[in-house]
Amino acid sequence: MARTTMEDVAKAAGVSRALVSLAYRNASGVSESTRARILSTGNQIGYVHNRIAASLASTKPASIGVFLQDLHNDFFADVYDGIREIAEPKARQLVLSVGSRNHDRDASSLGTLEGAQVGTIIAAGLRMADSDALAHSQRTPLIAIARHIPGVDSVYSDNVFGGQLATEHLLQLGHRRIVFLANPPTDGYLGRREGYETSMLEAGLKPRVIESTYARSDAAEIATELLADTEAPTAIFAHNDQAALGVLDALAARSLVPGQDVSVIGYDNSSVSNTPGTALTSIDLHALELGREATRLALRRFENPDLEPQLVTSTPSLVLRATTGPVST
Amino acid sequence: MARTTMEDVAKAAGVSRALVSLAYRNASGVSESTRARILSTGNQIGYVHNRIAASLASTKPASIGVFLQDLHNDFFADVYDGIREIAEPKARQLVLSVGSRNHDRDASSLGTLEGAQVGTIIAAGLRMADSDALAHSQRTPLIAIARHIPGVDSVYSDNVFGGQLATEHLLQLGHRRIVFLANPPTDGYLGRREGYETSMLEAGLKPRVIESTYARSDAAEIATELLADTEAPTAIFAHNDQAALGVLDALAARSLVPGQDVSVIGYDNSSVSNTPGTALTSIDLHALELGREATRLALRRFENPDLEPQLVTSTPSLVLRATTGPVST
DNA sequence: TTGTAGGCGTTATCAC
DNA sequence: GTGATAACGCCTACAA
Repeated sequence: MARTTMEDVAKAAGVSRALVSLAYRNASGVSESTRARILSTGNQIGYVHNRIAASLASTKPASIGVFLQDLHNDFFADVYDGIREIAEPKARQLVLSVGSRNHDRDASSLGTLEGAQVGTIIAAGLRMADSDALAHSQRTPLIAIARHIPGVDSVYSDNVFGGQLATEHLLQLGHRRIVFLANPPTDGYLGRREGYETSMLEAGLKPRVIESTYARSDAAEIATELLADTEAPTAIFAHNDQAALGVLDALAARSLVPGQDVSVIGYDNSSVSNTPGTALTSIDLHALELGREATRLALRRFENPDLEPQLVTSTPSLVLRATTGPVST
Repeated sequence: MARTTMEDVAKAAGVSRALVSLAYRNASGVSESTRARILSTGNQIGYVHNRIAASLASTKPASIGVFLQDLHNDFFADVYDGIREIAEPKARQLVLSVGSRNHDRDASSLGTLEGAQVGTIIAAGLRMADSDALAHSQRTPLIAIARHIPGVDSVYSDNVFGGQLATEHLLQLGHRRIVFLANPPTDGYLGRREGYETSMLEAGLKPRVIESTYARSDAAEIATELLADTEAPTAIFAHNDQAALGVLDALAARSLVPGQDVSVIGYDNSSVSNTPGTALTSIDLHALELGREATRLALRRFENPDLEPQLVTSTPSLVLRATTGPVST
């Protein structure tokens, strides 16, 4: 059976095909009553608006591409909620693309979105160099979330400040041997590390940075080694909540109590960090708001593609929970 | 500037447009060397294969639609991983659609996928009546995950068995006042409740079912009321992990220790349940495998659309953690 | 391998 | 509001 088309709807409703088209786009030029009639008869004969054909024929792209690094990280779910909240009322279709475990494939994820002819791409957690992202944005406008890419629309969260916030919180609790579990250096969130180092140096302490990944298990392994050390840290600052959970795993395995024996602070304030029993102290990125702002930027760029690169800055805040406490004597 | 098309690539590479088309679909009829040459020149002049146009022109749909109920629930992320694992090597593009907070909109989520002209839809966590899902599957083949819809391809997990598994675990620990925090009756996962009731009746006990939602906060509220009761339950079986977390929230607020003061068991064995400190006892649905099987069904249906409705059954298992323990005297 | 003709289901435009 | 026609960028089929 051939798919039912607008032609069929037009015949069934006794109107022209052009009118059906207008009705389904709820464009002006159709009276509300006939619009309703058309849609209902379309519904009856089982017609669904073919977005593929529509998108091909339309001169201007209508959809927004969304890249999310990882579906297992609640932070990105929050971001998505924020995006949807703004995009939906504007009838902008969202096309999703999810990152893979290995960084290199983020580029092909963006390629998928380009292939879907999205007008703009909102990218949360993109793991590629600034220069590559910039190159991509030349083809399809990009909007970076939680990161500032020069020349690219960015909804930035002040990572340096966040890094300082976390570090100074630990310093005030009396910690001196504070380790930073760093994110991979490719990902553009280097500010967190910078903030950590700045605060440590200002306090006259020597920073100790150990590189980790996004995998919780990797963080757990590293933490296990750290804790076995004679110079074991009294506090660990993880580059994100996922990694912090890994650290907590390691503590649990040694029956150490977070916040008492060792302090742990994460970054993102994702929902898991608020799990009862976990109660992870974290830096709140305000993910929802980041998503909203990015979408507002995207809409603005639809209207005016030649706008200067936009920059929105958001300031993270400290969320105190149970995993940080005074240094144990 | 007009988008670069296959025409441009053909000119630049000095070949015919038809050959470029074959090259990008990596179909046969192009030698490996010229294929490589075409792709590289295409890359140089900034061409991206327009999937929209391709999909419109192609007679057979190539993409798989994926509906995920909730990005905040890690279970669905696991399912997605399983889907991708199978779909990617087959070069099947995945089109995602995420459910909204209110159930009624699941239908329109499916509509979005149909509009994208997917050949098949894998739906995880669909909240609609069997009859509605069946009607939908008439238009675009549907594959239901973790649920059996008569007449629709289903990768089913034995919910009745899972419900019994959870209940009997609690019974063996000596619990008698066991409450089931039920899922909304519309969602097709009623087997969990049925299993609970069966096991309770077999043990000569009176089932006590209280209806809840998918929201963690709702579960927390209900649990708070329950615990204040004079006939407070000694164990609570929640219809999924999200709801179980809500129960744990309620316990934490009253400084009750899960597994000691009150036992709590969830359902899904999502990654959060494995969070250190949470350690939620749960029923494992084997999400990853569910996703894999669903995708295998989808591929099979692409090959043979007239297949009888397929049914794959998977058996859940109990994962013991810290939130269940012997009834306190 | 090439070239060409035809079509996929819409949108865009214009005269009516 | 109606028709009719020309795109949109690609796939399909076929003849060369």
